[in-house]
Amino acid sequence: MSREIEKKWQKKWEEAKLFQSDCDEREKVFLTVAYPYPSGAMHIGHGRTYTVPDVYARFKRMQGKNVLFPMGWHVTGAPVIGIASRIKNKDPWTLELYEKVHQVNKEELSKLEDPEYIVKYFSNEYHQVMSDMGYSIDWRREFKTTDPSYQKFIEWQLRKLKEMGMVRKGNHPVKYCPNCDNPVGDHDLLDGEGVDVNELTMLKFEINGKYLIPATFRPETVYGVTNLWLNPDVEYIEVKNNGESWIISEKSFYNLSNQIKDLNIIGKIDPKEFIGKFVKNPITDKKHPIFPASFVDGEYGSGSVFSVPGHAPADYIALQDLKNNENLLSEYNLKETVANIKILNVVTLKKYSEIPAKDVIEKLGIKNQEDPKLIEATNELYKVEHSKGIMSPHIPNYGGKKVAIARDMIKDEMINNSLATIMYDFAEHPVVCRCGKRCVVKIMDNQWFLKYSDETWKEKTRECLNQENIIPNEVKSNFEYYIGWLKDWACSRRIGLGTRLPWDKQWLIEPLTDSTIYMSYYTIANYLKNINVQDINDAFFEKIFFNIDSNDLKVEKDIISSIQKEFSYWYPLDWRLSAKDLIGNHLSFHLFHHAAIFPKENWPQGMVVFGMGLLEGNKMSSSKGNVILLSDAIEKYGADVVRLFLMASAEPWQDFDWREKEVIGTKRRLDRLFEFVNKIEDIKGSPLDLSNIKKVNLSRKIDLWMINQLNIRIKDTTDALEGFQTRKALQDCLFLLKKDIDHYTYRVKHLLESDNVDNTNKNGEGKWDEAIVYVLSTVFKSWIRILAPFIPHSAEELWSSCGGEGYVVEAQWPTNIPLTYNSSQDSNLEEKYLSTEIIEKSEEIVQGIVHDILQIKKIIDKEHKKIHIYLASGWKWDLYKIAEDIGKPDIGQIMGKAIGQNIHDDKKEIADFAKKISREMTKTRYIGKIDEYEILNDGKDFIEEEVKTEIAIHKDNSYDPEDKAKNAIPYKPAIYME
RNA sequence: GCGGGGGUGCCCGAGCUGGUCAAAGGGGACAGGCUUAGGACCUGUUGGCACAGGCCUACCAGGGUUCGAAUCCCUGCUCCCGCACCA
Repeated sequence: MSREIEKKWQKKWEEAKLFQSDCDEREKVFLTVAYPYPSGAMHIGHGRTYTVPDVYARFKRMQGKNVLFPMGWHVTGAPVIGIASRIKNKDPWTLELYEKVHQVNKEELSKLEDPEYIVKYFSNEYHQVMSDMGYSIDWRREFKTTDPSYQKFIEWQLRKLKEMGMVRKGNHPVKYCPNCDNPVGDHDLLDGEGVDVNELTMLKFEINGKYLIPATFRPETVYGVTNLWLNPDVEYIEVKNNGESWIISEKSFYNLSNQIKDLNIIGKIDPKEFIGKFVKNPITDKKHPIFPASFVDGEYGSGSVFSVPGHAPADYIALQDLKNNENLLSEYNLKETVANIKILNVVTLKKYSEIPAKDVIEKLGIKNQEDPKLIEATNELYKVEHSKGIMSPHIPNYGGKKVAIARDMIKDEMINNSLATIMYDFAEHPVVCRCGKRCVVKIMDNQWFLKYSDETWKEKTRECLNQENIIPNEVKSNFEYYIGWLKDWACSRRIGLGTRLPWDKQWLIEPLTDSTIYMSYYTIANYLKNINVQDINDAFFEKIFFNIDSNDLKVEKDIISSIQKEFSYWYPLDWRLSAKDLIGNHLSFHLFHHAAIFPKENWPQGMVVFGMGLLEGNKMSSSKGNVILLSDAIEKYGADVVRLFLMASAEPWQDFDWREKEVIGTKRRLDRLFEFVNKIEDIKGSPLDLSNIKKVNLSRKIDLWMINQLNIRIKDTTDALEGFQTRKALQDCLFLLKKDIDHYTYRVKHLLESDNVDNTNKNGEGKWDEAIVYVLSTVFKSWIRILAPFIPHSAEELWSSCGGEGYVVEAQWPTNIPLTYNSSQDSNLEEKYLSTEIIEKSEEIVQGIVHDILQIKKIIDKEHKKIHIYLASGWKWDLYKIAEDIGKPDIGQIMGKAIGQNIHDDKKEIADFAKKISREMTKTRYIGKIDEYEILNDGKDFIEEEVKTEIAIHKDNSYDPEDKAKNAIPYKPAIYME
């Protein structure tokens, strides 16, 4: 298969407009995949994502369905803004990424300084590669999310949600770079990728009308404070907030000033002057001394720490250090104060003492506050106290409550009484922006939120989920979890490409929010291209989607009605395909918004979730350069090989692994398909003509077997594809069917080779056995169609070269081929031989006999002049039936019944055989009595050929010199080798 | 931490509504065939022991249910993934 041939068919399909779908009388199938965000070149991971729906679309078309498979470009969002500016700034890492990995040539590279150009460039690239892959997309409906009419659609949607009360205003903390003056995502970071933002409570400890405001994860430990820590080597400042004076570290101001408005620096503070003084506990009013500590990080929180030595290992060990540090004690004159410190208990914990911090310190053998194991100790105690701790009984109001509950109650109480405030900080430092400056946590105010926390909305969304097919079913519980967990979603952004919030133009609509119900947009996108944007208004969408009339409608009536018709034909969406990692956001949002906006009858019907891609066992990643571009793969192997590999190596929801070696193997397998045609033509002695296969009545069991296998494979493949199991489908229709064909040709080889076959039939046409030609041609005709969704170009080429009618793309999906049996003896017997079970069992018996004989031959190394085969006598069948009815290998019960029914005279023989059958029955499937004599006679030529010895099949034991006949079991005749 | 999903033969990976499972398919390895001995292709072998079509040991570990478990239940160990303002 050359690329030229693939291109030839792509051109023909396009010219014939095969994939342009409009509403008609047929049943429809509408499926969409998440549209790509084109900020880089398409790699093989994307290839899998988009090939799955294409295969399914092609499969459904062949089943006679009207299939809509559209594509668009999600160009809204912030990443390209950063990329563009990095290219403009000649950032070497970015330049290399785009030049080497995304293979943008030098000339184009400089143009990528413009974010709009980036998405334009790569959406063109995507379009081209998708065409090269042969995707059956209706390109008339292609759009970008920045198209004016799409923006109208988004504005309408947001206004509608706002009217429904699903939008609110609020504040939100984000990772932020003060230098770039922008929020930053993980991909914008030089350092600190994946670092969490934590919420801390800052407690106000009063001292001389000013406040030290140590921040903590554990506000409930305020009851166990013994002292405060300041680091004498850190620089502190005084700041004013709402008339209050706070003392914080200079470094923490950088972060805090982004969270708390009107934070003004008053001046520097010398921490040494505070050491030894006393502060007032905001909740207990106790006085606590301030001590020096080196472990206090000026960059974290507000640069001071309150000490709870009973429950914080760091505090405990710092206190010990201080006690032993004569220099410090005398420098600040603290000896007496320190000696008077009494460690307090706050939380009761089973298996721990009154002072859990001490237990942990001793367990881990921590020596001083510089010990790196201190972090481990802190984490361990933090976890245990949070999950298992109970507030000790002496704590007022909260004693006996679980720590996890009391913590929030205490925090809220203090905040409500202005004794504390919330701040955010990174879990780890530093977090560095790509520009080189440190990031902070900034509180974005006047943000807009979608109220996913709304219980009524959640409930409706669950209802929407429950009426859907989810593939694979296991991820359904994931959806349930996420729907429950989702909080309000900040849906507005400062930067990026996108649509502005219609009622607050300073904000852009966030890209996950503008892609929730766009599937509906596809159904009408082709019409909107011919409508004046000014005429597209809310009234228009309300009319199209809900048939609500309005005076504001500006579009002509008949145009409206044809658009309406198109929408109501295609909607609801039958399948939504997307990646696994989007379950928690995009796919859930998709459910939320459909549930809110559309009536039940237009709720989506199904979702398929994709796994990830690996490259030779490693995670694929463009930014790390570990990818193969799809265009390169097509160039090297051809689109069909790439498609076939991607579909065969894993089910869509599993991770697939692109292994060069196996890709090459796939290519070879495809080549063999072409060779198969030559083989048939060779046997036939003339070119294959699929439109004109000569029907032949079959009389050999093996011919029936082959057709029967074909039917099984067709059914299994069809069932697998209905459930998007592309891998299983290919196992059945490519690998296993190939094996069947190999088996068949092997099985009939004596009919093709031997001289006693008449090379010409009575009409003088055809070279060999007509039945074989019929069987192989029939198999091939189905085979090529069933493979067409996977390897459309090759299938088309073979189809046309073998006389197939029209395009194979449009051919009918193969279905069951009825079996007819041409029995020479008795036409009434027909039915008896045509069940799948009997056909399969017949072949099993023949193969079993050959196998057993060969095995025996191997064991006893001597010449045989004849092999005798004895069949199980009637009473054995009766006994087998009895055993089967009983259903388990209960020898006593089997014998009892057998003797009761008097099936055989010799009771000892019954006993022996009952033992045998009870073992055998667990290994063999019972399908009723069959005519073994006929079956073996039919396969006699083959058996003799295989074992290279004459055989005799006996109906009775009149000739049985070594008394072997008694070994015969139903489905397993006895063998005597003479 | 919360939530989800796994652990199968040299490797990947099916099976997992209990018996037809020494376990599909692919890759690798080994042997043989073919051969312009280079690739490709074809056949066979790839847990152990037997040597009249058989037996034993096996599907993370341990326990249980059952006539019977890779498959069902419990316990332990262990691995992977998602946890947001980002597509």
